[in-house]
Amino acid sequence: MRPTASPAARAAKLRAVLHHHNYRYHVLDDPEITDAEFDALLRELKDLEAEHPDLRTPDSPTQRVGGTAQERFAKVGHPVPMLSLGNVFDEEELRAWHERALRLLPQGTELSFVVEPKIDGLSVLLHYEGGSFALGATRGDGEVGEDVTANLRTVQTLPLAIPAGGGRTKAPRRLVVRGEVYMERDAFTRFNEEQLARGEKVYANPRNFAAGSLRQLDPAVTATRPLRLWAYQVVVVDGAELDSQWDALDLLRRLGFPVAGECARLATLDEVAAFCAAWPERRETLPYETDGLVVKVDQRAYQERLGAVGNAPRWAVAYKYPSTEVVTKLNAIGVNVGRTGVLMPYAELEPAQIGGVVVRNATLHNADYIRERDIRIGDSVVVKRAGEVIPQVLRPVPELRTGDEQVFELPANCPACGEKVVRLEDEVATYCVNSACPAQLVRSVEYFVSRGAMDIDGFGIRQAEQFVERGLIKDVADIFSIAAADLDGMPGYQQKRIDKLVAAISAAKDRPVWRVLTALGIRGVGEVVAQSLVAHFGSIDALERAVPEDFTGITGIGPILAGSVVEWFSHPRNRRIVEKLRVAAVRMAEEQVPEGTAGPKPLDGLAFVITGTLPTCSREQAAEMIRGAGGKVTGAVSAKTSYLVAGEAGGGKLDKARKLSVPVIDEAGLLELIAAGPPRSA
DNA sequence: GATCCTCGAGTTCG
DNA sequence: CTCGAGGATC
Repeated sequence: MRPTASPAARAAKLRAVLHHHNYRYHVLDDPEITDAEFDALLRELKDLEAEHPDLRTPDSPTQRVGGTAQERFAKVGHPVPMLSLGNVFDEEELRAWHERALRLLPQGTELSFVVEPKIDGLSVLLHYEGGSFALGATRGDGEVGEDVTANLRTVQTLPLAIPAGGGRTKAPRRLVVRGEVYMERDAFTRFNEEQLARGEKVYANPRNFAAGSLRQLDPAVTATRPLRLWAYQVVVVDGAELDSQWDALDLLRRLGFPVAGECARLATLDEVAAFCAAWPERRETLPYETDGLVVKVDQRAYQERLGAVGNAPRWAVAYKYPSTEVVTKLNAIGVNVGRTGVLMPYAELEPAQIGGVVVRNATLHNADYIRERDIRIGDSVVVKRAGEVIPQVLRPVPELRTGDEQVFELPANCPACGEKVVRLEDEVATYCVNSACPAQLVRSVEYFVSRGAMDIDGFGIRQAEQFVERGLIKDVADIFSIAAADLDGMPGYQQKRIDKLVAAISAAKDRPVWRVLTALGIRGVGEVVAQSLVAHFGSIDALERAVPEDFTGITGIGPILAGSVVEWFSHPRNRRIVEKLRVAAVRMAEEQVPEGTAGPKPLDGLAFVITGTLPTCSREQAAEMIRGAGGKVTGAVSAKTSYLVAGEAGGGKLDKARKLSVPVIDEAGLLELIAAGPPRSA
């Protein structure tokens, strides 16, 4: 994000915002933004202060560890400040951290490392006197925390007396351990479901839940919460010499503390980097949430020499994974016109890295979407690209507003043709109703030639734009009158390419009728509906003559769809298109009448879904084979699906098919089915 | 009239 | 992939 304000103003703004969210998070346990968003803002401030050291103030959020201690619990001073960690986000930054550390140590020093999962929970400090649990405190602001001893006693995995669990190591006279209180994902989900059933407050995530549970004033309530503990650091110990972090973890284990099994001791930074690279897969398999890894210098002697800078130790660093949510600037809102004439606002974003790709645009769907979220032009916005691919603008960060933001309004006129737009009552969308709108024409042409419709090779949005602009295409039927001579001399079109395109267009005249019907772009008529219409009417001519009553009894076609079809054919402009297609010798009728003499087909009445990559043919070819044999091909697995045809790397559809016990077959199984027909089931 | 299911339409980047 | 509208079903 490139702030446009002066660095000083920006830093002040960031400080104020961060203070606010710090309080929400630490004191109220009710954050308004995610950790990733918070981290991003904090990072921006850190970078800014690094660039302009004079902007660093003593009260900057970068200069302290965390929130304020709450009044209602007794305050506890920590024996040593509970520090927080610096972050790195990729291997390069990890190596930079390593090199900085090496520069502070004698030439030739070789560091080894301990890597631990960074658990998303609540940091606590546990004091043991003479082998028994004496005091437990939250981190608070790093210097002073809250006494939550009574609540911590209810945590089942926390040893109240050490050694616990049959450990034979003698307990030190005094021991102070740092650990993380957390909650397993499953327990969290289960608890929230119960809360919902009781009509009580649900928690946003396991971390909030752990925090909220630990700060119950009544320990009896905490006792009902399935909290757990990982111990990961020895802060103070009497009578034991610990040479390394690994030894410390070993001591904790021997004393009966739970220590995460994923902790590893690694001899080189290369191994650390490899461990970090492999972690994203592994973290999925863990029963608890992690937001990264903690990389620590193993040798205690080097830890001491490295010391701390500000509030972060130099001997440890958090390796965090690139967030799937980032805050970036919404520079402008553009408006597209869709095939159906819908005006679609989209966000022009300050380019931002999200999950490995640079995102520049994101759809904003419609005016309601923008209004409900109060998204304004110039806002800092939260953009997500979760597990999916499509970026989404989630919400603005109103605290970062400068006052120059503009409320967005859809234009009253179509951005493409300038005609007045219409917003129908109780409809979300706003339409450009000009049937001659060039933007709609381009989109209609694009849809006509697309894979799901006429499937014309070498014809895409670029061609649609060019041909409409040159006046070659005034309606979709004109596609078939494009001749080689029209393309001659167009930049980028050599003879070979022209021949190919003209041949592809000509070949499309022989497409099955349902594709022609789909290509017309009648509202509500896609592949499946078009096929069922063709099966019933046999030809586009018959459909053109149909009245609403003719549609009754066709499964899947109700009054609305029937109305939509009849309405489409009632426009003279559309009838002209159909006539032009007929003149161009585009197929307008099924080869044989469907209820003809042809014998029953092997796949009659069966519904198929295709997923993944098939070994010898494309998905489209497989779909064609199925249709040829009388079967239906749909997009989503449901209870009505007869077979799922799965190739290499099938994803969610496979899971769903298993759940619904839909039989799964491969390409060979499909061929067999077509040859032999379905097995007669009892 | 309510509920469940299915299909269509639109979605970004490399 | 997700959302919402339309259709089927009870």
